[in-house]
Amino acid sequence: MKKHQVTIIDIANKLGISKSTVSRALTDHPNVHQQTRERILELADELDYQRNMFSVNLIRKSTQTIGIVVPEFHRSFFPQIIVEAQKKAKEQGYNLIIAQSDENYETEVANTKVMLAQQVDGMLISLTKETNNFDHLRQFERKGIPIVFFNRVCDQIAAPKVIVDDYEGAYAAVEHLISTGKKRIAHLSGPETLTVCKNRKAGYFEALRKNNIPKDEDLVLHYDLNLRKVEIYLNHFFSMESKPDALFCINDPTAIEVIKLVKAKGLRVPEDLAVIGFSNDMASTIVEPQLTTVEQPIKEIGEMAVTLLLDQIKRDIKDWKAQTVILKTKLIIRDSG
Amino acid sequence: MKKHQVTIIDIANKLGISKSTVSRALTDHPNVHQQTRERILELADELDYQRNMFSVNLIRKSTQTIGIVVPEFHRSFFPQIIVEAQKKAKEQGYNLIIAQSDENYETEVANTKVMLAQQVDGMLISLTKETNNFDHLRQFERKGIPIVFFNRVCDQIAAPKVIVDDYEGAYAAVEHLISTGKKRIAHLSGPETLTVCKNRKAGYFEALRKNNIPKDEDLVLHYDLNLRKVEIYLNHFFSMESKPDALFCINDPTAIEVIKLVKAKGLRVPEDLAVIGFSNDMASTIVEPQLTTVEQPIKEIGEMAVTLLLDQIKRDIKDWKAQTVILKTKLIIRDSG
DNA sequence: TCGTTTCTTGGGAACGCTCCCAATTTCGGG
DNA sequence: CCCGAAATTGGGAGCGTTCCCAAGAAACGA
Repeated sequence: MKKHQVTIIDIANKLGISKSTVSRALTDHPNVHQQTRERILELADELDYQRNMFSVNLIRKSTQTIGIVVPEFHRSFFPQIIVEAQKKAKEQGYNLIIAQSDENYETEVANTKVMLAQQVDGMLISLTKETNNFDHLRQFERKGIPIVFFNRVCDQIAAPKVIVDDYEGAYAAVEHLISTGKKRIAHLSGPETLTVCKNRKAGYFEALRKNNIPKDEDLVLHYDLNLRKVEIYLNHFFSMESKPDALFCINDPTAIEVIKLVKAKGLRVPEDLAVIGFSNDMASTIVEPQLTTVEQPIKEIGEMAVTLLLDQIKRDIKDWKAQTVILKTKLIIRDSG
Repeated sequence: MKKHQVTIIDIANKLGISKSTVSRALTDHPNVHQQTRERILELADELDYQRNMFSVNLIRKSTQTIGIVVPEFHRSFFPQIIVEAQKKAKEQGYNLIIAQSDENYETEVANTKVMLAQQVDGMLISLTKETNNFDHLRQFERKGIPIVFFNRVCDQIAAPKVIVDDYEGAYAAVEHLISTGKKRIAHLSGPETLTVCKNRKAGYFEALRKNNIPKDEDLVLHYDLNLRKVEIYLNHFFSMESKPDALFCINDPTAIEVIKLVKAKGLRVPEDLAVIGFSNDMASTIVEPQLTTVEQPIKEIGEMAVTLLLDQIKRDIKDWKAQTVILKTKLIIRDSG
């Protein structure tokens, strides 16, 4: 059963002084006699006093809290980013409220409402694969609560974005595939609507172009990131008269699934099909052969997102230019391609 | 820049009525004329009114929020539990605040302070491997804020616990190993202080005893869950004059690491060393051979923990008996053992 | 010694909301 | 048409803080 909360008035009464003085002592305000301060601090400690943040926030209108909304928790990617973001935020005296949307648009909307209700000072968000209506984010604009996008961004809202050079990363991956002698390189991409997917595809095409490999739209397939469907697409590739000899996948789980399926067919990776993923998830060193993949700088993404957000929160400049930070990726060559 | 927040007074003034009426309309109180209510709701919508939860909570002294503190985010285990807990909590009208402690005692203490500061109505917690001082949890007792432990529990605090039948799970795993003809079954456990580890070890011993396999303490090693150290312990096992032919590991990441190392030595799993893990992490179907492991009922754990917590929050009974819910595990036999 | 500056303290408004109580309006039955 | 009950509304206290302002105490130079 919840007990009566100890308030500064309780302390003031017990000490026979005013709540103002208690408040001052508790907030390290200079204008308190040293002796008084000590008595107050001591009693507060003894009574297990805990400042009621609601009343504080009610006055301050700032919660020293930022929110982070991520689309899913299945890959290690987002949890890892959260860990980094949390560290950085704490460093600056901010708490982090976490929510995950289960790749579901409605849940994302609900999550942003929670953030609003919790009166976060700002929000980091990475969109679900379904999100293509942004009204729930416009609320933040209207209320003047800063947002920073990361990873899954959106162009329709003017807010800073932290992304990775997907184009370059894909380019490097495909170029590597070419350098190992692969001639027919396919690409299994995610939902066409996602910017990440668009950019990786563009990098893929560019690498082919630069190396004078004719573009073949048939070699590019899009899917909804539901791993169970990978088999369908892989079978399609294998059923082509001129089969691909390499496959650049939109992310690591997809690549890993592909490797499993290829091996189940009795074929070899990378000899029969070279496979490259994207992100360097933890699982990528577990598959056999170990996955060649494009590493994303997790730590930097998390930290940068928080930094940009706090920048916005702290400064009061109105005509603020939304910047996009593009972080470098790194090709990690292992055994799958 | 943060804009002025729209308040019920703004609405009241614009409509020439009192804030009381506005408040009533906005909280679905019956005593408001239908017409008035409509005007208010309409204007509120138009002005993008958002109820200030601080003032509400300040009055209510309840936040409709529960916290969850987990030791880490590296395995898929905790993120998955969070997803389930969040669903269940939302179902009951509660928000979930998430924090992860990085397997670090100080961070855990800080996290619980955050929960206190956010005035959560209750907290779910799974302890770090380092935690053996529980003062930060006693605060919750003193303040009458309910706690529910899950997975990594603690006996020193009287609070409901949701755990899995580790003993049974381990027993089944080892028994299976024996049934496949393994004679010298080793166990690589985690920190001796963790109850989970104790129980799994007990199940391991019991399975051996029941099958008349002499107990050999040398076959049991404890480590700090830092995967880089797995190699040391595995080498130790291999250096024994009478090498083990099977290894029951404390969790899946450990088992997977073992499999990798065994294969790197040119040995075969399960022929040279059968390996079994615990938890059925996502990665367990990625390793080769696929990992035999003891599945934990993630969904049930998350849901049960929330249920027990809300039970406590809602009821006002003082002399409440702390119950421990033990969920069943399930041995999933794959190829590693 | 006194006036003036500097410390230290207390009082009270304010934050945005809910909720109790009293005032006002509406309405139906006699 | 009047009266009491029911419906609707307004006023104001209070939730636990912070912060401004003023008052009182102490200190200090002349």
